[in-house]
Amino acid sequence: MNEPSSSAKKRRDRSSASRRRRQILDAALVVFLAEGYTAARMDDVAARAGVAKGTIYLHFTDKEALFRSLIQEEIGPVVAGGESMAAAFEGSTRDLLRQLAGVLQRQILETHRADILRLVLSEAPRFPWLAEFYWREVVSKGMGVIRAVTIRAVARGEFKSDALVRFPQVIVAPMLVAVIWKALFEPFEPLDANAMIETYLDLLMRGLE
Amino acid sequence: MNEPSSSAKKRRDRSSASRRRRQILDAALVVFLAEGYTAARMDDVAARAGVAKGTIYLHFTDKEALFRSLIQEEIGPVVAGGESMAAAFEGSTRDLLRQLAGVLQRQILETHRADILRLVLSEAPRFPWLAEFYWREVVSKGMGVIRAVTIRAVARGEFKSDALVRFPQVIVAPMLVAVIWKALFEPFEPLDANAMIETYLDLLMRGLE
Amino acid sequence: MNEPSSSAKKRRDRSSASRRRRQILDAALVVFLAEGYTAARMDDVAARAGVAKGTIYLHFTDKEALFRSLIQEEIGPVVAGGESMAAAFEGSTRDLLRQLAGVLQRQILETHRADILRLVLSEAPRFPWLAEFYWREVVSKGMGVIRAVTIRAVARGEFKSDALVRFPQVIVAPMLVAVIWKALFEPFEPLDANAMIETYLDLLMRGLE
Amino acid sequence: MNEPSSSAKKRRDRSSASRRRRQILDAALVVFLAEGYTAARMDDVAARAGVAKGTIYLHFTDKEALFRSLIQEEIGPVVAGGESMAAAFEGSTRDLLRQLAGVLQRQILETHRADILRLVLSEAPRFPWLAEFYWREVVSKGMGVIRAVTIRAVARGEFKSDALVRFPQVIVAPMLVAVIWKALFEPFEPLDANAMIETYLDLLMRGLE
DNA sequence: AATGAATGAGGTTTCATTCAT
DNA sequence: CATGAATGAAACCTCATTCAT
Repeated sequence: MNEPSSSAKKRRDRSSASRRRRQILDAALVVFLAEGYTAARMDDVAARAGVAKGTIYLHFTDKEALFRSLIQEEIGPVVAGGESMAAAFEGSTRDLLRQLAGVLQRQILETHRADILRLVLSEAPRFPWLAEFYWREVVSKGMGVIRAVTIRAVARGEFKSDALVRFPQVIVAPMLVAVIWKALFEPFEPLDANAMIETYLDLLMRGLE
Repeated sequence: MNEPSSSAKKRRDRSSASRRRRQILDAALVVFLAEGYTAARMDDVAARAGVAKGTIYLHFTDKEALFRSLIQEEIGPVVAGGESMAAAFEGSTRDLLRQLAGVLQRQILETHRADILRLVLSEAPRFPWLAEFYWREVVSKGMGVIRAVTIRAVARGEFKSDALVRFPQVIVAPMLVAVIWKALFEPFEPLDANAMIETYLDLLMRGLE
Repeated sequence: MNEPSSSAKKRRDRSSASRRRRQILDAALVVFLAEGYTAARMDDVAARAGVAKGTIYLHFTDKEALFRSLIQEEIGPVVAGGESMAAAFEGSTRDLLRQLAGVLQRQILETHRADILRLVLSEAPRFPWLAEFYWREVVSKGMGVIRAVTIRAVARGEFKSDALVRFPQVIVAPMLVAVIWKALFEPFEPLDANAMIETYLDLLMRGLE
Repeated sequence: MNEPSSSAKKRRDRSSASRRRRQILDAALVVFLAEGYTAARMDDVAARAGVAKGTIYLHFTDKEALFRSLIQEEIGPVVAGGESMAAAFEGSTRDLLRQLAGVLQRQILETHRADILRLVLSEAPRFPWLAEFYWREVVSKGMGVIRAVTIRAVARGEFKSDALVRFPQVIVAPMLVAVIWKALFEPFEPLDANAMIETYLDLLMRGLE
């Protein structure tokens, strides 16, 4: 048994393998975003990841599996964070919604996840599992949190209108606008997304209360 | 060489040619939407249009030219309509905005143009001219109308806040949400887009006035 | 309707299409024989057929479909010929078997079909349908004819031994040897296949009668 | 650097090395037979041999060298055995041929070597050295033995016909049939190879004498 | 010696585009 | 004008071989 200790080797292998995996996923996100799923070339993903073409296939079955992993592993626990924050929150609903919006901004607008969202918007029609997955993991949960919060606010008399109970989508609308604007129109007219969202929330609160 | 009278023939040809063109554009929209630009196959466009593959190339230089024509010819004069309506309008700004929203709903949500919008969202990163064109022809004009209307409303004292002057995007946010929701999540949870938009405008107005 | 008569066009198309098909099948047979199914490159088939790579796929779904067509369409009605000949034959069984052997020689040894047989021998382990198909279409029928003929010969008292009833394979054994010898060992020592087969039959008859 | 005594180590290494070699050759035979040379994957050979892919390359230069070794080392001394048996034999030629056939059955039909033969049949067109090697080591020697035996038998007046002198291939024909039948058609109709060969030899002898 | 992650040439297949009819 | 068979560049994926550990 004159080998390096097996555990050390395993650990190194593991970390090296997952580093490669990450390199490839990062590269894939960039390339898929720039080109779209179909036009993206595995060659380009490989080149950007700094690996050979074949290496990708050591980590992912095929192009679609790479895409799927990308989506599933990048979405992560944003919403869960929102759920527990809403449960634990002590102040006014107005403040809670502001906090939630802040979380979204930091967790989505300012990360990869905004890009993932755009990928989902673009590719969902071609991948039935994609819309389904995003609905299940993100959209339905997010809508649920907002509904719960606003139902409570109405019950407490904080909100006069039940608009957000019926249309929780309304809350995230400007977020969506911001994501798309940044991607398409920023070069023509920059947008201060944070300011827009804050302004929007102010209007909304005033309308609701 | 017994041909029909030349003028009759020309007329028939002209109309038959533009009918063909329209068939092809209609087919292309459907196929591009379902598959995305890259994955869409000219074969499928031809089949759906009921013409031979070669025929497409009698009307459009290549696949991208077909796409470009699709975008340019489908966008049409929605915004122009909005501009003149705003100029001519006599009532309150609240009513004007409602009217404009109604126009948008009828002219976009309930037509092809919602699909065009989704195509733009999906394909813009790959076609620099596309974002630029959409910005120039649609977005900047739309933002301009909203800004003009709200500036006037603020000047007249109808609106206390200048929020919409700084962020006219806010007005169209629910529209965007509706378009995307319909395309991706309708099977999971149907959305009454009209009701949502109306509710949204109500809230906003209350917040603004 | 100033077109060439539709039926003429159809006929030309049909014949041109099937000429292409034949070119490709002929080329495929040569390439598959020389390289084996897996090592054969579609590029080589195309080059030898004098068509572009893509053209093959207008006529055959994929490489395996090309192979399948090759097998199925080249095997044809040899055996059927044998069956009717055996039924109609008036002379001695000795003469009948000689005649049948002559047919085999001319229909197999001296045609493509010998090559097809070698393809079957080589590729059958990889393609379950292949052994099954060859068994059903060729081997079982051939064995059936030989059995029928020899059963009759035994009943008539022409043959004393029922060896061929139990092992009809014996009749075709030298055929198989000839096919393989020609393909592998001819350069080292030429073989007069016809003479061998005749000699073989003589020995056998003498042994049987 | 505390190593076991160098001689002990060498011996163990040697035997372990040749055990490895054998494992790999055995695995390669199975995989090459099932898939054919080209379609066989070194990965599969390694997996079946229970070694890592790289290990194969410690024992064989490349895939073809592995194949070559397989052929050369498995063919061994069957024919040589036949030669000496023929030289030493004291009885009738009829008995000698029977004995030889028995040896072939036991040494070929019932071992690996039948599989090797099928590999040769399948792969010879691609590997010029293969047909040449098999000719030199097996076929020409075998033909030589049969010729010598039958020339003697004719000279002694045991055989009236010189058929086997001119076509010694005839003797092995049913053997070949048996090998191929077992591989391809056994599932559809089982064949008692030994009985067939015995029956065949009986017929042949009667025809020859 | 042994390992197996990494490489990249090469194979199959697709599809935008052309052109003879 | 219209057709659709033909083309061939380019994409995905495999697998023999290498080499750092």
